[in-house]
Order: sequence, then C-alpha cells, then structure tokens
Amino acid sequence: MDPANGRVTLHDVARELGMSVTQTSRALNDKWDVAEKTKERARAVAAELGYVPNLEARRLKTGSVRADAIGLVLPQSELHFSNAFFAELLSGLVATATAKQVEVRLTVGVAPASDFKNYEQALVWRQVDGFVLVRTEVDDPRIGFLAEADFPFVAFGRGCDNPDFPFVDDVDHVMSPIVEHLVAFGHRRIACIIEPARFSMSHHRFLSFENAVTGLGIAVDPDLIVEADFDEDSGYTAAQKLFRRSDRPTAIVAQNDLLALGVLGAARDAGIRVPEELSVTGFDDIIAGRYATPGLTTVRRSPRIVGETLCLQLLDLVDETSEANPQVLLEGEIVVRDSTGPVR
Amino acid sequence: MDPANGRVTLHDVARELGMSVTQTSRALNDKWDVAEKTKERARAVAAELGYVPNLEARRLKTGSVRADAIGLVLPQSELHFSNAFFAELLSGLVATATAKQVEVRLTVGVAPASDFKNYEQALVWRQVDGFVLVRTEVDDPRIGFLAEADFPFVAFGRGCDNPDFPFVDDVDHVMSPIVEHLVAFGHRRIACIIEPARFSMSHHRFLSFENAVTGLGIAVDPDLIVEADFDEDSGYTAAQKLFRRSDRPTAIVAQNDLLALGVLGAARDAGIRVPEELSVTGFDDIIAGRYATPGLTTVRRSPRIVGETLCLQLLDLVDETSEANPQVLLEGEIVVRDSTGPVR
DNA sequence: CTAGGTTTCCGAAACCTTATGGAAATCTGG
DNA sequence: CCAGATTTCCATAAGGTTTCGGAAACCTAG
Repeated sequence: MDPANGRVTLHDVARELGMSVTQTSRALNDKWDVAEKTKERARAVAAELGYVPNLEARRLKTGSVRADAIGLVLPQSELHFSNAFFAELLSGLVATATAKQVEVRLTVGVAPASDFKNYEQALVWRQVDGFVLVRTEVDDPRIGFLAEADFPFVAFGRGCDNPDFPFVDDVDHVMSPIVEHLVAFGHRRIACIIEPARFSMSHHRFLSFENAVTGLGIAVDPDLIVEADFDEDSGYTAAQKLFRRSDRPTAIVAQNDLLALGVLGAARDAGIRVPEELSVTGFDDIIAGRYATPGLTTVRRSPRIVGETLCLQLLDLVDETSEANPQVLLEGEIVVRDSTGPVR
Repeated sequence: MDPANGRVTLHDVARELGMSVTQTSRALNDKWDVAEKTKERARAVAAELGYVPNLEARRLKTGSVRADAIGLVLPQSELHFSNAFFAELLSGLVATATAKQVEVRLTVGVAPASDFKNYEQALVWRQVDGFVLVRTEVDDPRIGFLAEADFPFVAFGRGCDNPDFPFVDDVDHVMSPIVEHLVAFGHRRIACIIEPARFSMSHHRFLSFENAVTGLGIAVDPDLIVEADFDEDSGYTAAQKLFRRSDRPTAIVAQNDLLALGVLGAARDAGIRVPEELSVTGFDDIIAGRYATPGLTTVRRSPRIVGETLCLQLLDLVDETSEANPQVLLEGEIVVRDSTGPVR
C-alpha cells in the first residue's frame, strides 16, 4: 500500500546531478535564477532518467486550481446524444479545447436537469475548470446552481427569466428567412413541429417563428403547432398527426433537421410528394440533410461552430480575460434545397 | 500566488472537533480504529464546515494511481467524428463509464496515428487509467507503444500482425449474411467499396467479404473493389466511378452505412433506380439508414453496444479482475430493407 | 485494587514539489 | 587585490493528507 511505485522523483534527478533539489526544480521550470548551462544539464539528466513531475505534489504545493479540463454533462437520454447535431457540436468543442491544451471530461446526467450530482461533484472536487451546459431549459435550475457557486459556465441556449449569464444562442429573428421563403412560395397554412417546450431553444425558436409569421400578416393556427421530441421518430409521428387533418398544412417547419427527416419519411410512407404537395424545412444543416431525398431546405448554423464558440467563451471566462457576461448570438443562413417549393 | 485559497482543511475540522488530525482523517475514512460515535460527530462537523478532501494531497500521500478516467483520442479528421457511427459508439461508451463512476477524457489527435503526444502525455502524467483506441490500423504503432508501456488499453478492431492484445472486433464471417443475401437474389457482379485499406476494420471486412464470395464459387473482380474514405461524399465519388464502367455491377457492398448513403445519392443523381437496377448494402445500422430512400439493407452491430463493450473490457483490465487478454468478437445481424432486390 | 487485554486516540513522519530568504560564488571596476 | 554588485545556488519550510508505532483510556476478571 505504500507509494512504492518506482517513479523517478526530483530527488533522484538532483542526486544524479549533484545539485540541490531546489535548484533542480528551478532549473527544470526554467526560472531566471539558474544558469543556462545548468538548465540544459538538468533537462538532459531528467530526460535520461525519465523523470516526470508528480502533478499531485506540484498542484498541492502551488495550490493551482487549474484542472485544464472542462466538463460536459450530456443529457441522460442516450438518444439525444446519438443525435447527429450533438455529435458535430461535440466535435467542434473537443477540437477547440484540444487546440487550447484543455481536455473535455464527459459524463451523462442520470436524472433530469434537477439532479446536480454530476456538476456538484466535479465542481466541488475541482476536477474541471468550467462547464458547458447543453439543452438549456426555459427555467433551468443548473444555471442558478452554478451561478450561485460562482463557477464558470456557458450555456447553449439562454434561459428565459433571467438571462444574465454567459450563453450562446440564435439571433432573435433566426426563423424569419425560412418563413419568408415559404410565404414567398405562397404558403399560408404553415405547421410547426417543435422540440419539447420546456427547452429554451424550442421556446425561442417558436417565438421567432410566431413573430415572423404574424409579422407577415398571417395568423398562427394553434392546431398546426405540434410538440415532439428531438429525434426522427418523433418527427415521423408528429407529421402523421398533421397528415390526418382534413385541412392539411402546405408546409411544415421543423425545429431541427432530425425532426424534418422524420417528416420526410412520414410523407414518403403516406404517399405525399415533397415538395409538390408539401414543403418541409429543418434547422441546423446536419450532414444527413444533404443526402436526404429530397435534399432538405434548412438553416445552417453549424453545430461545429457552436461547439467552438462555447469552448472559446468558457475558456475566456476561466481565464478571466474578459470581464462582462459575453452573450453570443449566432446568425443562421438559409440553405435552399429541394424539400420546399411553390404551393399548388 | 500563495495557496491561500480559503478551503476548509482537515485541520479545521479537527480543531472544531477538538481532536487530532489523524483521528479525524481516520474517522472520515471510516476506519475500524475509531468509535462509531466519533465517526458520526466527525461527519457532521465536516458536512457543516463544508469540508472537501484535497484530492491532490490525498493522492500524493497514498500514491494512488487511479485517475478514475479513461481516455479516448479521436482521429484528427473532424469528419470522422461527426460520423454518426462514432457518435453512437461514444454515447454507449460514456453512458457505461458514467455508470461505473468513471469519466471519459476526450482529445483529438492532431497528426495521424504515428503521433503519440496525446497518449504519451496522458499516460505518463497518469491522467487516465487506460485508453480506448479507435480506428485501429492494420499495423498500428499505438498498440506497440501502449503494450510496451504496459498501459491498459482496448482497441476497436484487431491489428493484423500480432493480435495478442485486448480488442473488440467483428466475428470473422461478419460479411457472409450480406453476401449470401445478395447471391440469393441472383447477383454475381458484386462491387465492394472499402474504407481506407490501412485500417484494420477495412482489411478484415474485406477479407470476410472475399471469403464469403469465393466460398460461394464466385470470383472477386479486382476492378470492382474501390477504396474510399469513411464518409458519404467519398461513397458518392466511389459509386460514380463504378457507374462509369460498361459492365456495371448489379450490387454494391459498402463497408459502412455512410458510404452506402453516398452510393444511394449517386444512384439517385445518375438516374439509376434502387433496388431495381442496383442493390446497395451498408454496415452498422446507423439511424440515418432507416430514414434513407430507399431504406438501407445493412448489418446491425450496434455502435452503442460496441462502446459499452469497449468500456467494460477496459475497466476490467484496469481493475485486473480478469487476467488474460480478453478479445471479444461481436456478431452482426443482417437487416433487410428496401435497398436490395433481385437482379433483373 | 491490579494485571492484562481492548478500544480509542495521537504525534511524528512521509509523499513530492515549490517559494522564500539568504548564503556562496562569480564578476566588475578602481 | 578588494569592495560591491550580480549571478548562481541551497537549506528550510510549507502545502493537506495518510500511515505507523505507540500511548492513553477504558473494560474485564481475578
């Protein structure tokens, strides 16, 4: 049980060098205090002996609080994560973090956002320097928790009540281009399939949709608003529900690409031709949308860029280089493919 | 710079308790040496004061090498990771790790597999307890490196030369069902689009394909074997190449679903009907394949299960509960959808 | 009341590194 | 060659925890 694991310590290097431990330490840490020649000699011997600094001892001594890692707690539902959107976001996040010499620590939340075990443990034990919050809810308790603890974090999606914290989100008018595109095609009965309403993104994108539609003088029919989940299957089901109506919508706006792909599947199975009989739009521009049949008209707001932005913001916060609460709003760019067309 | 960060230490708890530091430590660590009453009192005071053990100090003293984390170095190419297959694998991996109270540390490799920076650093600095290797190459230097260092790891995909290390891979005959399925439909000119040949999986799946085909008394036409990358785009290009041939194959076997989706896209754009004029198969059964048009015939070998298996094996290795080199071979299950049919 | 055994506690040392303040060695100019 | 400045080094302490050996307190039985 004794720590007799045969690591080479600073003492060993010092002995071999015929120097004091102090000086050896300073030499290897490149302090001004020590002659260049000595530094080189020390480095050489250290390398030869295979010396590796003991991180624990160093951190203990220096009281360094930096873990050089950021945490990401994935929503527990596994489905969410296999979500291509998330994968791309994570890809951007990890790539950026690695470039900054920071690791990403991943866990999944077991319970809904109300359970803080994951955050608390990592936070309190100083295992990470900050958190990226995804799937922000409209009234998200995690935000209060982390803010109270004065722990650095960046949320993807603003909350609702008190948006006085760092986040990355869409610009307010993010759905306008899509709506204008459809209306220009003559669509008036436009349905919207939304993600679960308790999530911040769902809420804000719907607000944006509503504003855009009413702004063009069209009434929003509450019957054409269907709440679904995040994935293709639920998009499929939601579309079926809409198809059963006698006054079927001529266009369906889905809040993300996966939902839209589900709609395309449902239309195909129901024998409804897209875009001749039905226009469909998504959001995110995930890769699968390019290869769908027909190609999906959507809004590009690259998940990879989102991940990158989240990471950079968080690291800024950790380094305290910027003082204020940086709230970044990302523009979206409409991508027109073959799933939208003029109303018949 | 002094570590004057105001954390509550064991000393504080001891003082409040009117006990020695030693005893306090033993009490909180639930040693036999201390009266039950004292333990309770200690726990109470510790909780009240908000005492949190200093992990660095503890690990320094105990020489504990356990980091309670496993490492995964993603292939640098970002594309690979946005790959839906990877996302699902990672999902399974992280979920399992979390259930076992282990974190997953993620970085991306900057250079091809020949660069060990990531591994070396994490290994040598004892930041992780073990590694999961993905995208194993036929002759993968990482394996030698980790084996030499006697560091726990599990590879996804066996190497070629010296498969004497822990891995998870397909069973040898994994491609047989697909080939038999196609041959039963009357196909004889069967093309194969493979992932880059230097990767272990590509190699073994091709071997399996070749065995299955020749086993049924059909010759493999080398002109119908096309090497591609991992993604849809390269599947698209590879398919185009095959379509330009005068004696076009009647079936295309792709080594993964993304490649197959690319083939479907190419066929659509070239006006070739699937499955009437061309049968297409994939591998993995990613979700997108279900929603493709037509639905993709493929082999289900759930990426999530792979991730789970990798994680469990690695943790076994770390815990040294099992002694031998556990090599797990996973069965695949053919899933027949609409992208395959009888030859005309 | 005492001898002997248990239970409960404690002081000191150790883990490996770095910061501090001052000592030794070296160099500079007269 | 010497005083003073500069460079290079070192002994000691510290950081928070656990382990070790032994000491104190308690209990039991004679």
